[in-house]
Amino acid sequence: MAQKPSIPKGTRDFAPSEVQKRNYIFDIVRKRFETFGFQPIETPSFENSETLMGKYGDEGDRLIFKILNSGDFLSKVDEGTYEAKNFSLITPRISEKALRYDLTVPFARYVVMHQNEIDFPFKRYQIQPVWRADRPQKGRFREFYQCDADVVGANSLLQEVELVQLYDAVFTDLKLEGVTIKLNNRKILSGIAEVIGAQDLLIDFTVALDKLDKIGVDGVKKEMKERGLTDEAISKVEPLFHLSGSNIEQLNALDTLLKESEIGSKGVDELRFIIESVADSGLKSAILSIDVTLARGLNYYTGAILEVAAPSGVKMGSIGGGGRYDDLTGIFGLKDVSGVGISFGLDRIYLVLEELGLFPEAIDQSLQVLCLNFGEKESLRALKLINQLRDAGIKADIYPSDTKIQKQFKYANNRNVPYVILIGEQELENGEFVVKNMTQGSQETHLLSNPDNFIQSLQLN
RNA sequence: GUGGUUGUAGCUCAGCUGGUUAGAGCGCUUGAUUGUGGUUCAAGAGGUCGCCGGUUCGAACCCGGUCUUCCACCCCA
Repeated sequence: MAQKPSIPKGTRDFAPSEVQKRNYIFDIVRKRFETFGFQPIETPSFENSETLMGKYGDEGDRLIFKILNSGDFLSKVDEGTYEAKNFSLITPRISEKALRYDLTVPFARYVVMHQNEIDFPFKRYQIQPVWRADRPQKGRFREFYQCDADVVGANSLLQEVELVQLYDAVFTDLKLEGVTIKLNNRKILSGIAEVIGAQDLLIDFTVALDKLDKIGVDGVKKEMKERGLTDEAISKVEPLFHLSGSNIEQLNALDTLLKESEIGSKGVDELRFIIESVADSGLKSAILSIDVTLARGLNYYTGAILEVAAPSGVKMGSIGGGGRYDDLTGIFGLKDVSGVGISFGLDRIYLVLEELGLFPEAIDQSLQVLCLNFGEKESLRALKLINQLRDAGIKADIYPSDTKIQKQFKYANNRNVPYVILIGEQELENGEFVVKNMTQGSQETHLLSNPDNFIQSLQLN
C-alpha cells in the first residue's frame, strides 16, 4: 500500500449499520409512496447534456457534473474553438453526457418520451442518487439520494393537499414529530411584485425576501435596494415582514394586500383551499404553516411551493421540498401537462433521526443467534440446528472456526447478538444445546431433537 | 466559484514562545480464566504528526502549495 486510498470530496462509504438505517428510511418512504398510489420508475444516472443544461439556471449549470467524452475527444475540437480557450464553447464539444442533477427534470424527459404509454394522471415515485459539484458542508454532499413523488396530468389542488398529507404520513411513520411544512405560492409572490410595481424584478425581489429569517428586516430591505427596488416599493412590502398569526389571519392579510392583483388573489385562493382542506382532515404530527418568504425553485414552480424544516432545535437545512410546475414538460415539447411533486432529502433526514436518537434500537442487530464453534463434530451438528433456525426466518450464524470460546463470546458481544448457542462435547453427547441470553446472562437447555420452543420464543420478539 | 477553518494511534482528543525518545482515554492483543462475553487487574502492540516543498543547527509547531473536514457567502435536499 503505497499511499492511503481515499474517496472524492463530498462522497461517503456506508458501514453495515448505516446501510440498515438508510434502508429503514427508504422502506418507510417507499411504503408510504405506494399506499398513496405512486408507482416506481428509474432513470439512467447520466443523461444527454442538453437534457439537463439550462434547466436549473446558470448556478445549476455550474453544479452539473459533466462527463468527458470517450476516446480522443480533443481531436474533434476545431482549432479555432480550442485556441479561444472559452470554457462554455469547448465544454459541449468534449462532453456530451452529464450526471443527473435532480429527479424532476429526468422525470419530465421520461414523461415526454413515454407519453403514449402512460395513463394520465400519472403518479410516480423515484428513489435514486443525484450528483452536484457543490462545495460540501454538513448535510450537503456531492452524491446524495432524493426520494421524489410527482403527479403529472392533474390540475386539481387536491394533489397539493395529498402531498402535504404524504409528508405528514412519512414523518409520522419515522417518529419524527414537529416538522414544519412551509407553504407558499408563486402566484402570491408574482402578485406582490405586481402590487409594488416590481414585476420585472420578481426574482431579485423574492431572493431577498427569502432571506428574512436569516438577515432580518433591515438586511432584506438593504438587499432589495441593492437589487434595484425603489424605496416606494420596499415600503409597500413592509407589511410582509411583520406577517404573523394563524394561517387564516395571514391569509386574510394577504387577501387585503393583494386584492388589486388578479394573479395574487388567485394565489391566495389556492393557498386558502389547501390550508382549509388539510385542516379539515388534520395532520398527525407535522405542522402546516404559511410562509410568504419561501421562494425556492422559482425557475419552474408556478403554483404551490413547499418546503419541510426539521423540528426546531435541530440545525439542518430543509429536509424536503416541492411544488407545482404547470409546464415542466413544455421544455421537451409536450405542452399543457401540469405537474406537482415533493422530494425527501434522505441524507438529511438520516442526520436528523440520528441526532434525535429516533432509529429503532434493534436496527443494527444483524444477527439474532450465534452458535459457538467447539470443533468439527460439534459444529457440523450445530450447522443443522442453525439451518433449522434460518428456515424459520431467524438471522442465525455459526462461528466459522473453533478459536477460544472467550474470543467467540466477545465477537458475539461486539456484534450485539442477543442469543448465543453452545453445543460442546457434553451437549452433543446428551443431545442438547444451551442457549445463553446475552443481555441477562441466563442460560437454558433445550433438546436438539426439539428446537421448536426456542424458535417460537424468538419469533415472538 | 469567493472567504475562512480543520487534519496527531483503529476512534475521541492533549501536545507550552520551534528543542533531544510525541502522550491520554477508549478500543485492540496477551495473560489472570484450557467451556462463558459485557465488570476488574496486569502486561503489550500500534504514529511517514494529511501530503509535497521551503525557512532553521533543529519543525507536529513557522511559511508556501495541495488534498480533506467543517463554517459563512452563492445556491440548495
